[in-house]
Amino acid sequence: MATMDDVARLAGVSVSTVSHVLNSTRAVAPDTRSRVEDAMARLAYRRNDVARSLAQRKTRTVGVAISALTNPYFGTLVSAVNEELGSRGYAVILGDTGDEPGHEATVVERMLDQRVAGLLLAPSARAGEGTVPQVLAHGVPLVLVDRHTDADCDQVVPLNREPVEDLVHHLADLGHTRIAAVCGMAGLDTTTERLDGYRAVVAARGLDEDPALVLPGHSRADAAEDAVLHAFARPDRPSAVVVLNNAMTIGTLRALDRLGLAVPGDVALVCYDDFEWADLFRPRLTAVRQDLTTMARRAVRLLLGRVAGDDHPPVLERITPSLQHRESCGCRQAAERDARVPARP
Amino acid sequence: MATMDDVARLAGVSVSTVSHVLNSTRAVAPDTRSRVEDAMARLAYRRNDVARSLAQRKTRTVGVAISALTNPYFGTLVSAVNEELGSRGYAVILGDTGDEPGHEATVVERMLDQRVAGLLLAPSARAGEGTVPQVLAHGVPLVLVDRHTDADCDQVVPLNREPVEDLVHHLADLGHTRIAAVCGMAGLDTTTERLDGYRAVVAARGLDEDPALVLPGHSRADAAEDAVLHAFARPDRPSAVVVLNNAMTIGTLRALDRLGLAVPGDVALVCYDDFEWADLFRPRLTAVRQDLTTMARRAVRLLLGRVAGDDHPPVLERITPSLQHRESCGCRQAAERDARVPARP
DNA sequence: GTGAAAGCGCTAACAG
DNA sequence: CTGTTAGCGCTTTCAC
Repeated sequence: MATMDDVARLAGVSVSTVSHVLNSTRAVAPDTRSRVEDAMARLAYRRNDVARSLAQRKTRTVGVAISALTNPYFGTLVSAVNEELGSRGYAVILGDTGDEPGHEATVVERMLDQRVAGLLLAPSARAGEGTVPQVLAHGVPLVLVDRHTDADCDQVVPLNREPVEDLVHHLADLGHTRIAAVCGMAGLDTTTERLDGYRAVVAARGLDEDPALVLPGHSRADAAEDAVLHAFARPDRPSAVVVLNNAMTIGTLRALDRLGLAVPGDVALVCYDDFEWADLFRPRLTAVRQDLTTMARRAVRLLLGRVAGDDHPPVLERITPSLQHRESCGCRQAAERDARVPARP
Repeated sequence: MATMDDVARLAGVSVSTVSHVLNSTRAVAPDTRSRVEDAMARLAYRRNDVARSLAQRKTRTVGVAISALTNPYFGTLVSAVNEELGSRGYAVILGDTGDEPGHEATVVERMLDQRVAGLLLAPSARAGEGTVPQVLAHGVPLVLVDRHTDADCDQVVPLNREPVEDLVHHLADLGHTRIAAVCGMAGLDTTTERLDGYRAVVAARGLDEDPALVLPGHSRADAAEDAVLHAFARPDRPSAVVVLNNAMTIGTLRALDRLGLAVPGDVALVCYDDFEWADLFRPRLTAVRQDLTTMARRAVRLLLGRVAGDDHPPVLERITPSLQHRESCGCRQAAERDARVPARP
C-alpha cells in the first residue's frame, strides 16, 4: 500500500504538505493541493490510521463491551451506538463480556491495549469492584450503560423501579393478590431495582408476600422456564406474573405453555422489555419498552464529552421507558368478567 | 500510561528484553524475566497495540460489516464471529452498511484505513462491482458472508434455493395451487435464489404462475406488510404464502392479522429464517432455520487462513439450513380435514 | 506557503 | 542471554 512518502514523491512535495492537505490542517496553495490530490488518487492512497494514531497518541475508536450480542436488546443498543459514533468519525470495537467478571476483565484489557479513546460498558455483576476501577485508573473515559454500579463514573441506565411498580400496581388493580416475579441474575442492579419495585408494591398493597413468589430466572430463558415450571405446577400457583427482562419472558411463556396455562385467562402476564413481535403474539404482551436509541445517544454524548476533556462530576442518567399496554395483563378479560357480575344495589 | 521504556528502566534492562519477555519471543534468564514482570506489574504496564501494529505492519483486528445489527439474525452472526475471532486473539471492528452501496463503501474504506487484517462482509446489492473489487485491489483478505456475489473471493452463504423448494413442495403437497412469495430486496442473491426456488416448484408442479403472486417485500417488515395487505385483500387471494426472510415474516403476519385472516386456516404460511419465539407463536411457525454458528466459524476459518497466507482459489461454501416443521403450514389442519372427508369406496 | 526533522512506542535484525 | 539501533507511517513544531 502506498504511503505518504510515495504520494509526496509523486507530487513533488514534502510529506508534511501531503499530511496537511489530507487533514486540511493548514493552508496549501491550490495547485499544490491538486497535485497532491492527484497523486493520492493515482496511487489509491489510503491514510494509515495506525501510524496516525501513534503519532497523535490517540485513536478514534471506542470499545463497546456488552454481555450478549445475541440478545436483540443489545443488538439494538450496539447498532444505535455504532451509528452515533460512526457519524462522528469513531470506529467501534466490539466485545462480549458474557456477563462473567473474569471474561469481562480480559475483554476490557484488550480494548485498553488497543488504546481505545473511550469505553462503553454494560457492567457485569461485580464490575464495580474490578473492571471499572481498573479502567478508571488507566485514565480512559468510561461510561456504563444498561446497568449501573456505585462506581465513580458516568452511567446511562433505564429507570427500573418505577416502571415495575406500575406493572405490579396494574396487576393489583385487576384484583391479583398472588403475583410472582421472575427475576434476573443476582448482583445486577437491574435485577435489584426491578425486584425492589415489585416488593414495594407487594408491601404497599398488602399482596401475598410469599418468598416462593420470587423466582430465580438468572436473566436467561432456560432458567426462567425451569423456575416458572416449578412454581406454577403447584396448586397454590400465582394468578399473575411480572417478568423482569426479555429473555426470561420467552422462558416464562414456554413454561406456561407447557403447563397448559392460558395467558391471561389462567395467569396474567406483564413484562419488562418489549419485543418487535409483541403485538403479534396472542395475547398481545403488555410490556415496558426501553428507549435504546436515546440511551445510546446519551451515552455516546457523555463519552465523547469526556474524551474531549469534560471534567464535571460523574453523572447518572436515567432513561424512562414507556408502558405498552396491551392484553396479556388481562384488562379486557377483567372488564368482561366484571360486566358479568351483577351490580351491587 | 507507562511505556516499555519505563519498564526497561525500572527493571534495569533494555527495551528489547522487555519486548521479548512480553511476547515470549526469545529466551530470557529467569531472574531477568521476573524483574521485568515485576516492573510491569508495578507500573500497571499495558502493551500499546497501535505501536506494535505499526512496527509489525499488521494489526490483529478484522472488520465485520453487515447490513443491520438490529436484525437478530445478524446479531447472532456477529456474536458468533466475534467469539471465534476473539478466541484467536483478534479484535472485531464493527460496521453497518445499511445495505446501501455508498454507505457500504464508506464503512469499508474506514476499515481499510484502520489496516484491518481482513474483512468479513455481508455485501449489499451491487457490492460485486464496487466494494469487493476495491478491497481486493488493496490486497486485504475478504470473505463474504450471508449473500454471495460473482466476485472472485471466498464466500460462505446459506443454501437458498433448495430449502425454499422444499417449503413450496410441501405447500403444494397440501393441495395449495395459488401460493404467494414475499421476496426480498432486489439485487441480493438471497432474494434471487430463494425466488428461483419458488418459481422452479411453481413451474414443476403446475401451480398458478400469476406474477401478482410475487410480492415485493424489500427484505423489510413494513414493505412486506404493505405488499401482503394489498395482495391478500383481493378476492382471488392466495391460499398460502412463503416468506423469504425473517423481517418480512413479521410484516406478513401483521398484514394477515390486520386482514383478519387466520394462519393456517385461511392462509398457510411457511418462511425462510427461524425465530427464537417461533415455537411460542400460535400457530407455531414452520420455518427454515440457518446455522449461523457454522457459518461464522467457516467464514472466520477461511479469513484467518487467507491472513496467514493461504493461496487456494476462492471457495464458495454453502451452509445447509434445517427445516423446522411446525404448524403454520397447516399440516395438522390438513390432516384433520382429510380425516373428515369420507374415504372413497 | 512549504520543508526538515524529531518523535510516537514498539519490533526485529544484528552484534556481542 | 542481552543490548543497540533502524525503522514502521504519520503528525507537528520550528525554520525558512
